[in-house]
Amino acid sequence: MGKQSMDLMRGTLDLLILKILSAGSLHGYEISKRIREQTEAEIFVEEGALYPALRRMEERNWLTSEWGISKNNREVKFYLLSSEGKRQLKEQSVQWDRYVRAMDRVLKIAGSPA
Amino acid sequence: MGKQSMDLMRGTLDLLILKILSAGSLHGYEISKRIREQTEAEIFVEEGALYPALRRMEERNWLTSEWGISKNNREVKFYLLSSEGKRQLKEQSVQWDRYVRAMDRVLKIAGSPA
DNA sequence: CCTTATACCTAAAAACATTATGCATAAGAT
DNA sequence: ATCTTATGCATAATGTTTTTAGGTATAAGG
Repeated sequence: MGKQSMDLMRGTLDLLILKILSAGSLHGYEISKRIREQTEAEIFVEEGALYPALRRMEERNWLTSEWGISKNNREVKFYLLSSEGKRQLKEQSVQWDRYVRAMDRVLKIAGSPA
Repeated sequence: MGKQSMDLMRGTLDLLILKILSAGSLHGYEISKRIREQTEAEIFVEEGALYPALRRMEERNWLTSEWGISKNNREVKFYLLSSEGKRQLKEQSVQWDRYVRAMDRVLKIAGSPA
């Protein structure tokens, strides 16, 4: 039994969080659930990765946060995209696309004959 | 002036090396040149990442190596894909595809209205 | 002889992820 | 009443990989 979801690739967590938050503010636990759901459990974010990432991004002023009450009636911290966060989302999306295309160029070239 | 090539995404260097070597044995310096060329300089592998990666992969028996003479008449170490390496190439290619598709599912969902 | 490209390597530091914990409460089940 | 599960935040220790920065050496062309 291998694990069903892969290790996070460097840099992709920030992009995922930025994108998820572009639809509206959410709290951490909900962000991680959305990532799991929207990727059909392909990508699962450990809490030990999620919360430090949110702090990092807030420090960099990509996000702002405020405490509030969740739908489940719990005290939670909501994160909101800042304008710098929106800029980052755009930039990192472009970079991700470029990276994928670059990988494709290598992977699509014929390798060793069977 | 930003740098023109991106940071490597975790895990993708191994896949790139495996793929490049699937066309035939090459030495380290040549591998890094091919990655640069085939990605049109989008991905540049630092030597400090390249050589440790080759050693790791050899330790894991994905590659074998032997010293030889390059086209430039230099003593170089040639790396060759092992059968386990071929297996890894297949597996990691599939994983990469799945990861890209998972990212796409998130990134393609409409975000915040302009 | 000087410079450039080629070619290998490693150590220190930074960055990020995993694993393992810990704490706390709402809600539903027994 | 109490147990369990899901929710929700957080950090510390560890591990892996990458960047940065340095070192060594030779072939070839000017």
